[in-house]
Amino acid sequence: MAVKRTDLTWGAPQTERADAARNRQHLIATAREMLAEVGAERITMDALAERSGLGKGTVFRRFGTRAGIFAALLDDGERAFQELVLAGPPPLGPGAPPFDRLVAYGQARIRFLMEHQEIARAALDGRQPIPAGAQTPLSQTHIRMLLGQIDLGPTNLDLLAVQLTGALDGPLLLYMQPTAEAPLSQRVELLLSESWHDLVRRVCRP
Amino acid sequence: MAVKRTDLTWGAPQTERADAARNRQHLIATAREMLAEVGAERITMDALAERSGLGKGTVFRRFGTRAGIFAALLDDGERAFQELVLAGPPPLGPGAPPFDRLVAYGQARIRFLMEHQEIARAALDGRQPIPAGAQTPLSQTHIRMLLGQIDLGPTNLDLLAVQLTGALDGPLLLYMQPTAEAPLSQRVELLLSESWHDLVRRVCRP
DNA sequence: CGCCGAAGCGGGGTAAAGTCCGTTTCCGGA
DNA sequence: TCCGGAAACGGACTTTACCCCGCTTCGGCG
Repeated sequence: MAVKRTDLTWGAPQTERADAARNRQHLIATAREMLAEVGAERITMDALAERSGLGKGTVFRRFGTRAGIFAALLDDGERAFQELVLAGPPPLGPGAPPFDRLVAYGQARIRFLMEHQEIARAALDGRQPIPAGAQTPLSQTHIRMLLGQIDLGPTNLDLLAVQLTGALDGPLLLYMQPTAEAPLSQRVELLLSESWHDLVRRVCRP
Repeated sequence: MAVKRTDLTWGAPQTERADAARNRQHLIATAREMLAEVGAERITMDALAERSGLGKGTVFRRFGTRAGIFAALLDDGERAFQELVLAGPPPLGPGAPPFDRLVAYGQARIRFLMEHQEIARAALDGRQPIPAGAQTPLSQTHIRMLLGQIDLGPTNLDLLAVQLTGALDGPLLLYMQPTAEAPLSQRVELLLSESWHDLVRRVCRP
């Protein structure tokens, strides 16, 4: 009904008309500006449309929903991250033992989520159709792949990967949100990273 | 700004005027009816107010936000669950070894989340102020407590509890949502339960 | 180069969330 | 029992996400 595109991620599809692509870029850029100026909370679709000199309809066509904008923003920022994971230097990139890569991946993802927490949370959409950002596929499949390279005995690796992804995302997406009193310090990042290391060590030891 | 009450959970506060309490009950009951009839997706605040014969202002004062209603519904349903956990028969309730209780708790929570997934997801609110349901405190503190009774060596048990909670909630709240094609079968529950067992075994073994 | 169908655009329209404030109800104390 | 102020109520009002559909623009093709 509401969804016309079958495109899984509301990111850029295969072929997009030149004007459409231009507008998408422009909208993302404008959204970034507004994000810096007033915060995710106060970005309205009308304001975004007006500020970028486009029609409201255009905004919705490009991103489908308010959360979609933030998903796009996240996706955009994630491209660099993904690059590092797939082709960067070890231990995050290929070349290191899978266990070390797993630890490094989690720590990198925690950092990424902390840096983009505002966007990531805004990309969350309790309503039905769209998963919590284009992010998850990467996390899950990557973790899944690394698990496959570690000898874990008989285990459902797919589900283990999902659970570990939850252990990574849950804290920052669901449970810990910054408030005026407790603004999610760097210390939290450090603690979460250590804890992830510990968790993975426990899960993977023979 | 928007929040006047400092009350952590948007559930019933310590002392509530008789009419207020009555209305809360009535609203929750009405919400349950509508839930059964049209599904969470289609419950609107206006309709809820009208159907229960109350003003819209009342609905918002009681629950703060649309998501708040579902949080209240969840909270309500969780009371029985909590009872089982705190005082029911082992291994879920007290009396069994902590490891077994941990396994049982996770499996019970998975079942609970599957049964209430629609509500739980609707209680999710990407916007700032309120955490993802009054649920989490229970999970986290309970898991935390059980971990404390297991000898795990030097570890940050608080964070481990948060991560395990994420491993429990993440799959059902963030990643797996029922669609028309794949309606989240009982099989999923079974697999998740097994996987949880496996995860906990890995985490807790010496 | 000009045609034409598809894709994209714009902005007014709708419905639902959330706010405000004057009025009403509760209830502890005198 | 009656009073006063705090709490709760209601519903009109405002804001915002999201839809619709006539019009414009793009870009492949003859």
